[in-house]
Amino acid sequence: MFEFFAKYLVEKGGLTESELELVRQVSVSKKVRKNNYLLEEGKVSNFIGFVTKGSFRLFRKGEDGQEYTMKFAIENWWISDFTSFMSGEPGNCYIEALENSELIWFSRETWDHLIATIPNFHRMIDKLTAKNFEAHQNRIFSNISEPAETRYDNFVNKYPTLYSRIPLYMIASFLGITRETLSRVRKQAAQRNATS
Amino acid sequence: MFEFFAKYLVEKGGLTESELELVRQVSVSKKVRKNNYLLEEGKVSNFIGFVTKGSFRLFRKGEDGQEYTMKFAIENWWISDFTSFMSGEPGNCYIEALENSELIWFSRETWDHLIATIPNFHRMIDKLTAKNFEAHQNRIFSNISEPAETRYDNFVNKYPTLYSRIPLYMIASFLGITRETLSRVRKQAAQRNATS
DNA sequence: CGATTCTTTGAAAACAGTCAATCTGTGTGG
DNA sequence: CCACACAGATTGACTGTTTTCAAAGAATCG
Repeated sequence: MFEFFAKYLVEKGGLTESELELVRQVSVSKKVRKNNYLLEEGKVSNFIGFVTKGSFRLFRKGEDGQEYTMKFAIENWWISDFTSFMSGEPGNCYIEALENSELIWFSRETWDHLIATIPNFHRMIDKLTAKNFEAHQNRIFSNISEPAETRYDNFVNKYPTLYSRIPLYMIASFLGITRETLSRVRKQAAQRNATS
Repeated sequence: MFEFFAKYLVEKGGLTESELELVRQVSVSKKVRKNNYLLEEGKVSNFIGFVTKGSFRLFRKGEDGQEYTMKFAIENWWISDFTSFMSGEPGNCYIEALENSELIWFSRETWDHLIATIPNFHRMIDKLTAKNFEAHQNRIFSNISEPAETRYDNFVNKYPTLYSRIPLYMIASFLGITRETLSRVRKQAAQRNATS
């Protein structure tokens, strides 16, 4: 499992062998079975995870009691309630395993230590943070400027792997529409593709 | 103008007198007249500004040619196309002064220098970044989980000062609805308040 | 196979968007 | 100081989209 992560660290962060060794020493492997929770509402997110197998979703419950998916994570993605992680305060997010999954788990202390001692790691995370910021901006822009159908098309194009592994109703809530609407949007899109 | 900013730096960042002096030395005051642009699409956002007077909006143009407000900024707020600032790539945002405004202007080089040399400044920005992340999450959640009316109510409650200084049609695009819909939503809200 | 979960469909109601017209307030020039 | 122009806000009628609720079909898992 660590080798998978090591490859990522070399490619994305340019970590050296000795730096990898430092990371390895503090890496903790963790398995989470399908439908189990890595985090629940009201708890402090005291960790950051790197997904090596399977998939997760991060969601919040709305006023209406519905679950609204904020984020998905599959292999090579990081997962945490970053808001709670950064503030140290209890969060309002759930993190649920959508498949039998595995991740590499870092406690807050370990994480801070890695950031502080491995400049390449620090740089890599800063780059990811910037990408993340950009993704948030784009998602907000998408939400306020694009109709449901366009949002769906973009989602499929952007995350083709995700799309085939995740229940549609979760994608619907991610996009801000109901499962029924997504179903109809998909039907229309299929018809358009068939006739063109 | 700088004194206004200095107060902020002391309150939010706990900067010392000597640290303030370092900031003062590299601070550049800038005036922007109403309806003028601080940044336009396709340009690199090579600065970060701290608003000391007036107001700005950051917006993008949609596929449909409409302007979609991503963010507002008034006194004590930071303004920049952070995505472009962090990547150094040309961005797709406009920053427009909504009133005759003034800001303290930092070039990328100056900014990096401040971050590198003033730990209190660095910490303050890290805290702001975390707050910002949280705000993004909340806005996304709001967009996908709340009806237009609730989004409007929350906006008014959250930014009472903003609300009274900014044209409604910009608030509408910020919320992801048309100006007409916002007008009707407001009418309904007013009627509810009148009868209760 | 049966049970559960997920997806689709239909019909009605609620909601939001478009277009065009009107209203309101503000500021400018005569 | 008035009249006018202009930007912003509202309204009405209409259209289109999305939600809701209920039911029926797939698909999946034990």
